[in-house]
Amino acid sequence: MKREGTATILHADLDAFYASVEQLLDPSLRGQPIAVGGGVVLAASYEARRCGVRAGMAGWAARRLCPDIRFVGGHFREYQRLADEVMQVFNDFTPLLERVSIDEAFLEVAGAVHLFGPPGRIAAEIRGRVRSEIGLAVSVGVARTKHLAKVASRVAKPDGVVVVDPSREREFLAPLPVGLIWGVGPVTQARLAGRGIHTIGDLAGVSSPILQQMLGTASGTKLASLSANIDPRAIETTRKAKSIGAQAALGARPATRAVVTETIGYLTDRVSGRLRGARRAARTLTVRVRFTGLRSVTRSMTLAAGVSSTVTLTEVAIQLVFQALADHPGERQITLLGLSLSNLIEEPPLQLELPLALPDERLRPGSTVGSARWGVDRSVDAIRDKFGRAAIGYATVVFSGVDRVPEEFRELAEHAGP
DNA sequence: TCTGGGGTCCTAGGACCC
DNA sequence: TCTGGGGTCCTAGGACCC
Repeated sequence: MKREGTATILHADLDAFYASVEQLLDPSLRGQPIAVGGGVVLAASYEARRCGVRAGMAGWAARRLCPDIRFVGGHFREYQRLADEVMQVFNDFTPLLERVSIDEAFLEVAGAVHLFGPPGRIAAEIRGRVRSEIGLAVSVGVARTKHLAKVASRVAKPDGVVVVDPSREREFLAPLPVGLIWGVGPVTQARLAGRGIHTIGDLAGVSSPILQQMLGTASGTKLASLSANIDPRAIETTRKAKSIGAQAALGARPATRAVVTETIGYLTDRVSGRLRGARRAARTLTVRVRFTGLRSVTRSMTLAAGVSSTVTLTEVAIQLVFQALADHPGERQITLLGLSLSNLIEEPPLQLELPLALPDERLRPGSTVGSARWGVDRSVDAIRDKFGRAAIGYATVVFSGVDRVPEEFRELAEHAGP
């Protein structure tokens, strides 16, 4: 069956990125099973993966599987630098580049074929340049849609290229496990397996209504259209963040006012700086409190106006945490606090010229700059309406010592997303 | 001996409005 | 005098991705 369109979308994905960079920087690590991280495996080399080590695994579990494994401290700034260089190489072939994370991107090369040849040749060219100029392996999938290109690059790993001819999409997909589909994780996979669906070919035999019934409307519809190779997503060269957040794992600490105040102060300080830096304000705050045993709850609140003031955000967040704690009186210890800002709006034009992002604002708790007071006061009113007048106090924005995560990693994670 | 940090998207129930 | 339907927004939780 002939399909419309040609395969001009590339998905390029660096192989075992963090681990490969470590091996690039220190030749004695090459060919060795290594992991980046400590308590948790952030990335594992292919040698370590052969023993079953996977990203996200606890450090002790990785050592049990692979006694020879070496844990290396991450050179996070190097990851960022090298990944940026790789993206520059991509950019030499097309400006239609969508960076999905630190180490992968989609490229639309339809307009590049007259300069560089067919997409398969461009893929080879890109791989060659990244290998010779930067020293890293990148796998590339080439297909008619983003979804297919992404599946193809996974099949191409490690260090390979796979081109999916538009006339042979079905036969390419049919034998592959459903887990290769973007968005199908362990839970969905298990649910499908319960109905005897293991491969994408199996999926193609199931009707959309049945899938919707099994997985919910959105997932069901999506899977049905993907297995029919319909994927309307275009390359998006710019994307605006829909939320901004931060979290801090605490080990296990008592759920006291001091711990909450200190941690939230630290988190808001980070997050609101980024918020103002992006010239945005947030209407919705969500806090996450995790207790021992990985039980976690969230509490959120939507304000009448967007807020970007550190002090206001801190006050609201602290109230929300205490609300969560009050709802769970049995929990004596907290292991993580998180803060996320969403419902992001552009800062009103009126405020753009005001020095909202200056450190001054943070250094003067309770004071606001010019007409920014307008937004802040309204929000404070909303809180007082909800929690009473006494709800609002001052927080100290000092975070003492419990932050075990390197600052560079946080910065990296902040930049890693779309 | 249960493990990091940053995100996106979806679902379900309830409040509220017309 | 207590009954319909539709839409939007908010809240809490969860799956998933890198």
